[in-house]
Amino acid sequence: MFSKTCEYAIRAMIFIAQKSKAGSRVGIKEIAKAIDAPEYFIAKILQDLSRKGFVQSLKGPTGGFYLDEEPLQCSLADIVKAIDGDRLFTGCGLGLKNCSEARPCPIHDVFKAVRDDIYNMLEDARIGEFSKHLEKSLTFLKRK
Amino acid sequence: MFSKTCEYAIRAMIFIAQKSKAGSRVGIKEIAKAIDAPEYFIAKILQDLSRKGFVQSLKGPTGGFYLDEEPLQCSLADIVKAIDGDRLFTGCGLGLKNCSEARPCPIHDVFKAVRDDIYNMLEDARIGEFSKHLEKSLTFLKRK
DNA sequence: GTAATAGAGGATAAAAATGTCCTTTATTAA
DNA sequence: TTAATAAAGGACATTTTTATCCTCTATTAC
Repeated sequence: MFSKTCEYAIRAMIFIAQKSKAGSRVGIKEIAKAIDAPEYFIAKILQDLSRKGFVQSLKGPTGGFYLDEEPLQCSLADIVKAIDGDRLFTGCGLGLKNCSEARPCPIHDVFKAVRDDIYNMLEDARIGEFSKHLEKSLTFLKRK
Repeated sequence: MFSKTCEYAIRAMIFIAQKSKAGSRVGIKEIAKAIDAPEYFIAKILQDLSRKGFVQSLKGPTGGFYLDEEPLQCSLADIVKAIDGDRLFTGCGLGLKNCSEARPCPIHDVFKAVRDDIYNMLEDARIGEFSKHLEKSLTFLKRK
């Protein structure tokens, strides 16, 4: 559904959000461990998210990544769009560039319905809202 | 959503289905043109689908690919499973191997709902059912 | 049987995604 | 001001996906 890059991005964002609510910044090593992702790879992804304004960062000792109010309100859909583009939300299920209402592919209508479902679910899910469950260990971010 | 391989596979199957209903076999070149896919690549994919019993083939002059009754009834879900595996239908949205009801990822519940939607839609869509619209040019299989 | 045709299958190539390393720059504590 | 720390960024390596080529085998028409 999502690229691996995007999966890591979402997991990292949720983790950083939790730490940010607790008022602290997190370093890449801690993030990599917490979400069980390759350290250098997650570093690249966060660099990208940082440039795009989804996450804040500070260099040097006591530095690290954090989110302030605005990014906490961003939705999973925003992150997916930033990383994977909007192909998932607007693209044709069969990969046809010219698929449209006027010139639909065979699965166009039925596919559009689930595509919209996916979009709505991801749009409704805000990064900031996952912290409570994580905190109580009702949900998890690790691979294994 | 699907791999490119899988998109080509579905498009090819729908095209072959249409031709089969009309009683004829189709060669790889014709298929490649009709669905605007790389000829040698689609050949590989059909080889695979053929081994797995999703499509029939015959070598030599007047040979080609065709579907008989049973494959015409197969669903898009069957094809997706055969090509991409069932990750899309059963995997975690955040790529976590150990995500489960007992140990859910943050987006587990909401993701499961759309995953099920996708599965139901693909399970309901039978390869044989797309021919009429294709025939009447109400739907299309070409990229451009 | 022979020649032509068309899929099967092995091998290889190119491109994209994923993952790693190393140097530079900004920040902090002492 | 200096040393230590941590992200930024460029370069490179590996793996997976996508795409191509070539030879072999089965089938048909003659």
